[in-house]
Amino acid sequence: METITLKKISEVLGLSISTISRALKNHPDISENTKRRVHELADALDYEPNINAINLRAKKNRVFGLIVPSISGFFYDSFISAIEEECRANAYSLMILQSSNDAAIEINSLHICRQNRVCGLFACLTTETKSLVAFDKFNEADIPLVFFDKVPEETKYNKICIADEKAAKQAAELLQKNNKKHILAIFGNENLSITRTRFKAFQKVISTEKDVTIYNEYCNDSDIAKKITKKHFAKKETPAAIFCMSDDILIGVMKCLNELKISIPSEVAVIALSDGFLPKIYTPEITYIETSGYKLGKLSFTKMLSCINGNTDTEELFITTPLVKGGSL
Amino acid sequence: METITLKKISEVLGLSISTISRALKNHPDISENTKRRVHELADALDYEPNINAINLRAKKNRVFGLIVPSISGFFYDSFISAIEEECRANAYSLMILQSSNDAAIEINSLHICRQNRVCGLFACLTTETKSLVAFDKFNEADIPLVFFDKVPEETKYNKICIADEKAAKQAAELLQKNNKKHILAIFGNENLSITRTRFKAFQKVISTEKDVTIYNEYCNDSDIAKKITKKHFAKKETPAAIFCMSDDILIGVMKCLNELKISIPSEVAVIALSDGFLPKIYTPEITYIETSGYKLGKLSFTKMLSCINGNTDTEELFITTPLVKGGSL
DNA sequence: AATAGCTTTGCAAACGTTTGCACAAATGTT
DNA sequence: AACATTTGTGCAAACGTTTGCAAAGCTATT
Repeated sequence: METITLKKISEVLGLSISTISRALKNHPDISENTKRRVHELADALDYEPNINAINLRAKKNRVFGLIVPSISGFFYDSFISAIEEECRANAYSLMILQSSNDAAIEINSLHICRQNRVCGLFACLTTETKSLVAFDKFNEADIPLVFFDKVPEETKYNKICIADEKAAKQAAELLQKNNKKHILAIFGNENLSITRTRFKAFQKVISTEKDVTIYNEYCNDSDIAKKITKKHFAKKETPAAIFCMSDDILIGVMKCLNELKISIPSEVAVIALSDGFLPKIYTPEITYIETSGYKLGKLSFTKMLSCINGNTDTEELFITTPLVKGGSL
Repeated sequence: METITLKKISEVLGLSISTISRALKNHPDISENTKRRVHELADALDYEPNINAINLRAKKNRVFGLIVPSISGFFYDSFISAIEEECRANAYSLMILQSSNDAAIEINSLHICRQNRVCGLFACLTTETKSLVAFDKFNEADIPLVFFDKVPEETKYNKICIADEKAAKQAAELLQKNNKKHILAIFGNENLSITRTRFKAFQKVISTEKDVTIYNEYCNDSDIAKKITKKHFAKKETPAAIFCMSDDILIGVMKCLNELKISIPSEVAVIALSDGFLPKIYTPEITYIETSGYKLGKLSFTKMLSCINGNTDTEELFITTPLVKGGSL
């Protein structure tokens, strides 16, 4: 079936294209009678305006780009979900690109975004990203750029983050308050700034007490977290509490504890930083500091809108990280 | 910074727009010298072609629409991930819309897709979808339409599905083989064809045996699944095996079993249909029939490409559903 | 020296909108 | 009856590309 355009409608009705255009937008210049006829025909023919033409003419798009290391997972999918909700509510569209943690793909994604003339870009850096020049082009072109989660260190960018420092501190203080003296703390990839921040904040609190034994470990996935946990429970003196920096780590730790039939919280306490989904499926539910991808998405979008509306000062914003009590501590 | 167009480049070089256009595409008509100059300047100025203009001129887009009930979850996020990978590999873009299981939002999403002149649509129906007329418009406009997961019953559509019948049958047979006589089978939303198919296939196998007691239940979320399980374990005679039609249901069931400290598989066996992530985090790992969102995405994309390439016959395709043995049966 | 055939470039139309401006017809004012 | 105003509509340009066709400047052939 041929596509319906303003021209088609104008030919059928014997009116000019401009009259059709105005009638469809209920322009006051057009008579009620004409408006009615135009609307009726447009409905009957299922007219849908061609966004490409509109964008070209207007020199602006209502599409956001979103670059994320991976769509699946507990965190980014919630983030994307939040962004999509807001896009819909504000009549924007969303173009999603996965970087797969590969700097070359990231560059490619940036090109795609620029060719599509996105009106704004949400980006989460890969662990490999060395140079930000491709991102700087967005600033030069006055396209709002909002980094989230994995963000650059420079202050000249908008950054929406988990309050990593505060979150790690909260967890540490909770362990302190519960008088846990022998602690196994498992962190993620050592190269990530997010890991370093969480690590430092955690240590800072813990180190204030003299009689605490702390074992710090790093790992990249669940399996390694599991092995690390196993190793520590093979020792004579076993941990009284385990701190998990992420969901991935929590999975490995729980797998080990369940296999060894170590009961929580009587034999060992567990606390995690988490999006919130996983802690709730365990029994007892795991106590965690919430690092919500959904909230991060909402905040990122708010910042984006303020950029679109002309707010030019860059800022770093944090989402709150409430403590959610389970039965694991 | 002003945007760079072919016109800008042509003015700087004192050539016509058409020459620039051809030079950038390495058209044989253009001299090597001119090509070199044009490419150099375009690179220096960071020229990015305007996709809107290209699409308008060409009357075609390279964007797919993807309508999904929800982005987050175990299943759809993997599906989306697979589609995005293929889009990138084939130089398409992807526009994602969440229907939130709301028929009105679904209709809205369809409009957005048509306005954006998507070159193809992947769609998963909401549980509320009554009418398919809005979808039919894609067929009328010769826009390839590929339904996945939750699909309509009519044969006139392309449908990419889990082999629901086979998967449910496999699970049932496995229970049979293991001599489970008292079975609790929990299914999802009763309105969905996917539920009905799984239900029927499951019953068909189970009903071949005379001495089997089966309790069929339906539910919409984890919490209800949990309550249902609890109810059945309050009875005098408790189930010997539980069949979970989906991950959501598995979560509720496991929560209940763990709270009641019912041990698996000695007191009760568990088998699920699942994407595969969840079953692996439990101890023992849950035996499941794999229903992979990722695989579904890959197959859906393949079908879409064949549609784009002119294949007009509609078909229903299935992904394989291997059995993955855990320790729960 | 005239013609034919390349090589290289430019012109102009088209894709589907929106919008400033002009204009015609109808109405109102003296 | 002449003029001013209002009301409704159309013309044409512009957004940034692509592409069929024409044409200008060559070289080669006769």
